[in-house]
Formats: sequence, structure tokens, C-alpha cells
Amino acid sequence: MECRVTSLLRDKGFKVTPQRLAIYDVLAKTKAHPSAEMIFNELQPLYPTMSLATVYKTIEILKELKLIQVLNVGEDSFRYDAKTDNHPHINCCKCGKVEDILGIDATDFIDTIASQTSYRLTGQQFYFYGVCSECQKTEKLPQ
Amino acid sequence: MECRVTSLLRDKGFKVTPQRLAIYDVLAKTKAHPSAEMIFNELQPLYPTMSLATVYKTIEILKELKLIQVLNVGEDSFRYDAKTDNHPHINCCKCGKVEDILGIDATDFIDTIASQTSYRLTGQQFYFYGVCSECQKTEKLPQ
DNA sequence: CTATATGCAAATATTTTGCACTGCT
DNA sequence: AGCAGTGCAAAATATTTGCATATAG
Repeated sequence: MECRVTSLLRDKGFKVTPQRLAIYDVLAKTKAHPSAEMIFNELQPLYPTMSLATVYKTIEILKELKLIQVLNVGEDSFRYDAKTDNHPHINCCKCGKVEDILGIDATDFIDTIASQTSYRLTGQQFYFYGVCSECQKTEKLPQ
Repeated sequence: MECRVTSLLRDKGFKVTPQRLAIYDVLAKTKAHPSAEMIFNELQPLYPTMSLATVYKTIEILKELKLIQVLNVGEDSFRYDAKTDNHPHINCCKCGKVEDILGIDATDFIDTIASQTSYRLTGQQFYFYGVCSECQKTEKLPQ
């Protein structure tokens, strides 16, 4: 049994390489929404010869195959998420982590927007900002 | 009568310079949500000696004074908005323009999120993506 | 007059590209 | 074997920084 990534790559005429699978795996197995650099660093021990360029080129393909989605919470770099359903994200302003918000039904909100705009909607991205529970604790410690 | 920007700058110990006022004015008078480069280009005719560095430095101050908000719809650069109330934005995937969505009350949606997260919320940003009405027309023309 | 701001140029950071070599299929 | 993919280095793009000069207060 072939996994989804393997068959999708092959179907679209892309070659299945260890690098591509490894990059997708990093994204599939983390909830940290890593940037290209973070993916690169994560893979260094296992693939010491892998280049950042390969990470970027692979991300491009994974995006095209809709295997990942792109996030931009307002940092200078992009982050990537292998969960491709369109859920909101929340970003801690103190530690910078980005987490999924799952189990939200935004249908009503989206419908309201759809009915008020002349655009044909194709998607949306909801970002929330705040302080995570860990950072809230730290905040309250003296100094 | 002094305008808000002038007095706010002065109050916080920043000097009031023609450059700073001009940059804020560009943002206050447009609905295009320009990037730093777009602001710079807009000001070229009037302030031919202004440098991009000044645009970036001024944006930093305006952000600090909460006179502008920062947007990132997923481009490689940031955009800025002098409307600082937290309204959704919509981005046309064809022509790239970014427009305000006004008159939406997202309180219920935000409250739902607030009640489901352990974060102390400080803000949010809603981006919608689609095809604007102008681009929809163009789309349908033969070729 | 003094301290801050500007403008230039150089530095930094992120992402993209060109090309010789490698390795899937 | 053939062609797409990788890795390196260089380029492109966006943003930041250092510093000499200009200017607001």
C-alpha cells in the first residue's frame, strides 16, 4: 500500500525522492507549523546534505498538490501546515508558537461574508493572537 | 488645531517631520493597503529625496503609536492600513488588490474562540480570498 | 544649540534561480 | 539511458542597521 504523498507525486509526474517524503513527513508529524528553515534544521541530522533550496522547491510542489497549506501570522517568513482543512490558527505573542484551533464551525461567519461581498470566495484564513497558558504563567512570576 | 498624528508623535517624544506626516497621509487617504515600496513610490514625486529606510522607520513608529495596523495576506511583503479597527480583509487572487470588509460584527465568532482556547486573546486578523467582481468579468471574456 | 531624524550604503534575512552532477523510473 | 531532482552558489527581494549630515524643537 502506497501512501497518499507517494501516489500523488507519481500521478502528477513528480518523482518520489527521499527528500520530498522526508519534508512532507516533518510537516505531517508536527503541530509546530514550521518554517522552511525549521524544516531544514529538523532534517539536518538525518539528511546532512539536504539544501534549503530543496526544501523550498519541495514546498512549492506540496502546495501545488494541496498537501500542505501556507500560513503567515505576521512574521518575516512563511510557515507550513500539513493539515489542509481550513482551521483557524493562534499565535502566542510571547513565545511565538502557532497552534491549531480545531473543532470550530465558521460556516455561519463565512456565509455572512460571502453574502456581503461581490467577490467569488475561494478561501479564508483566520489568525488569532494572544498569550498562551505557559507564557501567562511565566508572566506572573516575579521578574 | 493639531491633527492626531502630530500630537501623538509629539506626546511620545517623536519629532514631527514632513516625511512622517506624508507617510501617514498616504495611508490615511488610500484604501489600497500599500506596502512600504508602494508608499515610497507614491511619495517619490513629492519627496524625491525620501529613502525607503525612512518609510520603514516611520512605519515602525506609526505601528508603535497604533496609528496603523499591519496586514499580511500571504505576499512576500507586508501591507499597512490606517484603519486600525479590526475589520476583515479580502484579497483578489487575480489582481492582488486588498479591500476592507466593513460592517461585520464578528463578536460571536471571536467569543466562541475565546471560550475554547487557553490563550488570553489580544487580537485577530481575518483574511478572505477570492476573485473580485472586475476580475470575474475579465475571466469570462474569450481569452 | 542639541538631540533626533533623514538618506545613503552596506548588512541581513528570506526566498528564488542557474547549473553541473546525481539518482529515480 | 534519459530526464527530473538535488545541492551548491549566486541572485533577487524585502527589511534593517550604521553613520554622517540635516533639521525640529
